[in-house]
Formats: sequence, structure tokens, C-alpha cells
Amino acid sequence: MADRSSHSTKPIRTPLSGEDDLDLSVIELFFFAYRDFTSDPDQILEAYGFGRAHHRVLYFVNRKPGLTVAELLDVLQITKQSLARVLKQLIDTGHIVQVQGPRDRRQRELYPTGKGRQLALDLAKPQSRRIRAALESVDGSARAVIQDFLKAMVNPELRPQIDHLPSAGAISKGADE
Amino acid sequence: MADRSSHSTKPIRTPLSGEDDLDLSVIELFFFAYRDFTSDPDQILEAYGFGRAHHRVLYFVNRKPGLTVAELLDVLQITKQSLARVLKQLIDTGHIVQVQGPRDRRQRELYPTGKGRQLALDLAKPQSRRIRAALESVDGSARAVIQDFLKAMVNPELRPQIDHLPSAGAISKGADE
DNA sequence: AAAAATATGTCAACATAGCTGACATAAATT
DNA sequence: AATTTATGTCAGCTATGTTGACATATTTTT
Repeated sequence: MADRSSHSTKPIRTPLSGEDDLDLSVIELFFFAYRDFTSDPDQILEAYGFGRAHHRVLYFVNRKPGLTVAELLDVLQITKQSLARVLKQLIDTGHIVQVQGPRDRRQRELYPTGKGRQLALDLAKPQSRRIRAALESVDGSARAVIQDFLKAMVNPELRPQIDHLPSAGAISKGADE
Repeated sequence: MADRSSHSTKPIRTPLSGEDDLDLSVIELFFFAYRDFTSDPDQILEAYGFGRAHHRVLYFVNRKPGLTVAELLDVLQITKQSLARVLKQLIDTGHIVQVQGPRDRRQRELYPTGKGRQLALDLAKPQSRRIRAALESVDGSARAVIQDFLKAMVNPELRPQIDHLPSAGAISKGADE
């Protein structure tokens, strides 16, 4: 019987498994780990009527206060129309404020307010707790290895983005009022 | 001037950084790593008119052929209405077939076809390549540490799900025709 | 045997978060 | 003065999730 394009519709009963050069265990661990990693903040955000998109915006604005709209779009890799909606909500609810760029007045620098900083902290806490617990359950020296691994998973051409964030080690010297 | 709920709208200029017990570097590395990890298959799926949802269904059906709809819903943690759409497309395009459960004839066992297996392989390859490259860039003994870490990131009550997948090591004994 | 529970499917309506394309405005650059 | 750039906004589309209601076949319980 003619089956389309050389494949039959016969059910395959053998599980796909990492014989060849397939690393299925890391693939699926990554999937499950990320799913649960994002579930912590998702629950908190629900109470605010926010979603994961708001979280990402809030996170990076807190991580690099004063970043412009264009820079944020670059990090998030979404369109400005897509950003507009969530950003507007975060501004309307007083989590983020816009400041006209001091050099280039076309630019809008984005800053968290006290409220926005507090929410960012609240969202980061359960995630940090999960990470800490996971690190404790493995070797003590694992931390550097895991960071290196995760960084190596990122596209090389996009790694500069990460490096340009104020590193957890080297705190930048800005003084708030 | 009265500001709502004890917070001012004054812009905060200090970057959020991991002073307290905040593990920002792993938080953001995880975000970037997962983003790029999923971008490989996304590109392939586009050619088929499929999305990430199709990928997940196809993946787990290949990983555990014969799983029922209910089991799949359990793994994916979505509603049956949500699953219905993508599953229908995968069946219509001949990537997955349904077989009436042999014991309980209400159940629908899901199996990949040759075509569905092939696509699953094509999607897993670039992800495995990325993982392999990342593992090579770190210590050789890192593999076990990273797997343990990722597993520890998963909610304890959901870990059985992972363990019940045919592990890359112990291949189950099913014989295809 | 009848009733209840279960596994699945389906219809309709809705929400979120992404997208493209088009156009407007203000400010900077040429 | 003309052009480019940074941002904003309108309108409509898609993908993927949601809830609620209901239908059907089959199994389990009474």
C-alpha cells in the first residue's frame, strides 16, 4: 500500500533513547528544571496580574537600571510592539519609571522604583533558594562548573550580553540618593 | 506629596546584585541558556508549521511510546483541550498514531510513526550537539554533576516522572517488528 | 442489570504573549 | 534642509495556554 514519502504509519514501540550521540537525559532534565524554576515566580506574579513577560522586563531593568528601550529589546529579543504592552503596565502600576536620556533626549532610560525593586527581589528569592538547595545537593565545587556549563550553552555571539551585566562579584560604583 | 503604599516613584540607580542570598548569575545564565537551547529545534519546527508545543508532545511520545493521553497530560501539565489541537495536527500529518488500549479500550495509546521518530531525532540532534559542546568546554567529570544539579532543580514530587522515562543507560526490552 | 465513574473528544469563548505592517513624533545627524 | 534614529501607537494576526459544558464509549461499582 502506498504510504507517503517512504514512511509507514506503523506504530514504533521502541523508546527513543540516547544510543547514537543523543543526550536525552540532559535534554529532558533541562526541560523539567526550567519548568519548575519558572514556576516559583509565576505564582507570585499571578497575584499582580503579571506574567512571565513582565518578570523578564522587571528583572533586566533592575539588573541594569537606566537601560534604554532599544537595549532591553536587544536582551529580550522581542519586538517593540510586544514590549510596549507589558512595559506600559509596569509603568502604570508604578514598578518602573522612564527618564528622558540625558545625552540623547530621544532615548527613554528605564529605572525600577522602590516598588519595582521590591518585587524583583521577591521574585528572585524563591529562585535563589531553589538554586542554593540544588547546589548543596551536589559537590561543593560544582558551582563554577555549572556556571561555565550554562554559559557554554549560550550562543557565543550572545555571550557579551551576559558579560555586560553587573557581575554578582564586581558591584558597580553608583550611589543612590 | 502622597505616594501610594510607602513607595516613591523615584528611579533607583543601583543595579540589583547578588548581595543578600541572591544567586543572580545562575538565574540569568539559566534564562539565556534555555532560550538558546530551544532556539535550535524552533528553527526546524518552523518548516513544518509546528511550534514548541508540538515538539514537547512528539518528544515524550517518542521517549515513551504507548503512553496514554492522560499520562501525557500529566507530564506536560497542560489541559486536554490544549493538547487536543497539537496532537490532532501531529496525527493528521502522520507523525503520531493512536492505538486503542489493549486492556482498557477507553484509552488511546500514542505511538510515533517512522516519520515522527525521524523528526524527533532531527530535533534532538542540534540540542545534543549543543550539550556536547558545552560539556567539552568544562571539566570531563562535569557531566554527572550537571545532571545531579538539574535534577535537584526539579520539584521533588515530580522527580518520579523523570525516573520513569527509559533512562539513557537502561534500555527497555521491547522488540519492534 | 443499572448506576456511577473514568478516559477521551469536542465545542465555544477567552487570555497572554508573541508577531508583522504601517504610520507618527521628536530629536539627532548629515 | 533632509535624513536617520529612538520611541510610541494602531490594527490585526497567530500560537498556546485557559475554563466550562457536554457527548461517547467503556469500565467499575453497587
